[in-house]
Formats: sequence, C-alpha cells, structure tokens
Amino acid sequence: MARKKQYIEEEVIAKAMNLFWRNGYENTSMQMLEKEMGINKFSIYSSFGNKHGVFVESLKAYKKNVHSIFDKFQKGTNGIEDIKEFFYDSISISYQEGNEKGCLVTNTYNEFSETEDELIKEQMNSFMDNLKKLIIEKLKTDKTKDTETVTKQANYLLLAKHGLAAAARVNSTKEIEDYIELTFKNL
Amino acid sequence: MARKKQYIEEEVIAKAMNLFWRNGYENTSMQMLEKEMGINKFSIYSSFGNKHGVFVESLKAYKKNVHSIFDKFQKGTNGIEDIKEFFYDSISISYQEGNEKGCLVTNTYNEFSETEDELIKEQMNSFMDNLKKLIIEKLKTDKTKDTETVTKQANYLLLAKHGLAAAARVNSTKEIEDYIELTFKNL
DNA sequence: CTTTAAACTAAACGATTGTTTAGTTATTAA
DNA sequence: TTAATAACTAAACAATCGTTTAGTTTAAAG
Repeated sequence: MARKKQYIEEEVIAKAMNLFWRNGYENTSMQMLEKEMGINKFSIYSSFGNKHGVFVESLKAYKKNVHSIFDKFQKGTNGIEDIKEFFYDSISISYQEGNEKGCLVTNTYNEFSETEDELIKEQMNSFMDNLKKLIIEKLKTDKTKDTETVTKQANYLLLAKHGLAAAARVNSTKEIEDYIELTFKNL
Repeated sequence: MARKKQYIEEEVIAKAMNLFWRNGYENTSMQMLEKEMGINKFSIYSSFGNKHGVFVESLKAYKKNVHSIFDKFQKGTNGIEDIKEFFYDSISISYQEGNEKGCLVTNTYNEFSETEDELIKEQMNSFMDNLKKLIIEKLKTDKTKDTETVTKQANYLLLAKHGLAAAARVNSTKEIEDYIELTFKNL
C-alpha cells in the first residue's frame, strides 16, 4: 500500500562495486556513490544501512561475478595447468572496459590490512582460504609431490596470485605474461 | 635575530614517514601528523608547505633509509644470488618494530596508481627504473643468457619484488620465504 | 635594555566527510 | 476516492578534513 522502489538493488550495487573497485573504500565518497548509483543518499541508506553496508554488498557482488572463474578452475582436470589458466582468467577481468583495477578482493585486502574491521577481514580470509584449498587440491593431482612440496608450492602460488593482482593495476600485459610464464616454470 | 626552531626537520620527518608507511597517504590526517611529529600544524606548514610536502619529504627520507640496502645490492659480485639476498634484505626492514608495513614505495605506488599526481608518479618511476636497471645488470653477469631471456627474467623479478612488498603486509614469514626460494629456483 | 622577527599556541576557516531528518510525491488497499 | 505508508527530494546535521590566521612567546642583533 505504498510507493514502489524505482531502482533495482542489484543494479545499483553493481555500479557501486565498480566505483569501489576503481578507487578503494576510503577514496569513494557518498557523493560519488550517489552520482554513480543514480539514486540519492536516502535511498542508499534505506537499502544498505550505511557506506560500509554498500561496500559489503559490493564485495558479495564481486564474489558472485568471479564465481564462474572459480567454478571453471575447480572443475578443471589438468592439475597445474588449471592453476595457470586460472591466473590468466583472473587478470583478464581486470582489463575489462580499458580499466586496470586489479582484483577488488586483493585491493581490499591491502587497504584494510591495518584496520580492525573484523567483518571485512573475515570475508577476505574466507576468500583466500578457499583459493588456497583449491590450489592445494590441484597440486595434489601430481602424486609424485610429497606433502611438504605441496605446501611450499601452494604458499608460493598464493603469494604469486596476490602479487599478480597488485601488479595488474600498474603493469603492462607483456610484463604480466612474462611473470605468469616464469612463475610456473618453477614448479 | 629571532627565535630558534625547537625541532629538527629530519627527525619529525622520520616520524611522519612511519605514519605514512603504516597508514598510507589518504588515511593519515594532519591531526595524526601533529601528534606523531610532536609539533603543531603551524610548524608543519611553515617547514613543509602542506601535507603533500610532508609526504614528499617522507618519501625522500625512506629512500635514504633503504639506500644502504641498494648499495649492498649494487656492490655484490654474485649475480642472481645478490638479487635473492636483496629480496630478503628488502622484506627485513618491513618487519622492524613488529610492524608489517610492506614497502613505502610499493604502498605508495599502489595507492597513487589511479591518481594524476605527476610528482609522486615521477618519484615512483625513477625508483622502479633504477631497480630494474640493477636487476638487469646482475642478470647479465651470466653470459649464457641472451638479451630476450634477460628482459623476461627482469620483468619477472620486478613483479615478484612488487608482489613481495605487497604480501609483506599480510603474509607470514614462512609463506614469504617459500615464495622467495621458489621464485629463484629456475633462473 | 630595546627592537625585531621568526617560532610558537590556539582558534577559526571553508570544504567535505558520512549520516539524519523534515517535508513531498506516488502507489496501493480499503 | 480516500487513507495509509513506503519511496522520494533536498536541506541540514555534527564531525573531520587540510589550511590559514591572529595573537603570544622567545631569542638574537643593535
């Protein structure tokens, strides 16, 4: 018995996500969010509580977006080769729309590393733990590797992936390709 | 014929540098700088012009601090082994005082990657160019490597160093050691 | 001493931050 | 058609941002 919402929450969150992705949390203001999401502050607050709420929803939306990449990764049957392809897939979404924004999770991981935002940290850790588990799984398909080797290589690849995401913001495609290729020569 | 400064500019910049190192540029306020530097806003402005000026001086101070590491790196005579040692030396300063702050230059590089601050970008690029030159120099001591291999490996190591600095903020010593060891396995 | 000017304190500046609120519009159930 | 209420607009909120400024203290030069 009242007015209908004139926007779709998923749609405006997708726009907010892009803004956070490009600028980070702190460098994105409510004013910018208003403009980019196309709705005014009242609507933002009534839908998502506060700026932090918009950010959390944006992170969830991001995870949904990269789910297909993770899914493909998980379903692969080529062991290490799957990891490599996953690396290439991961950076490809960073280059959409001519932007070089890196990975929103990694960017957030870095920006929030010195804060005490437990909610965000929890989300980050679950993301990273999941990735590590998948990498270990893939490495284990090579039966010749002992447990210690698998652990070492998993640590190595996880850091390489983290560094790759950071580098995707500032380095050229050529440099990144060189990096990925040589990274997997060490396994 | 007037009053003397009651602080030493180099000393207060060292303190400012630590604050920027820990929190980044945007997340460090003048209020925090006042407190940490132990002098008030007027003094900060009269000595360094503005917040940006404090930051630029902090970057210079940081470069001075890491100069000894670069010097050792340059003077080494063991080729690739020197690069590896340089990697270890670089992360060691990040763990001083129990803090995990990464590398100020790399942090800045990431934070400013989407801005148009030419002065900062210039400083970053000169730092990176210098590092790349040194790495290439070290790689060339192995005469069996052709030019293309050297270029590829230099790109690889530069990104690895960048990623390492980013990871140093959030990863454990064990993970980082695994990463460095495997990074140099096949060069 | 007195003069002079740089270094200090502390308060205020306008702009912007995230957030709230009072008042208006629009839609639906009665 | 009317009453009810959610969704909207737009202005204001207190707090903080980087920066400036008016007034006081201090110390060296004349």
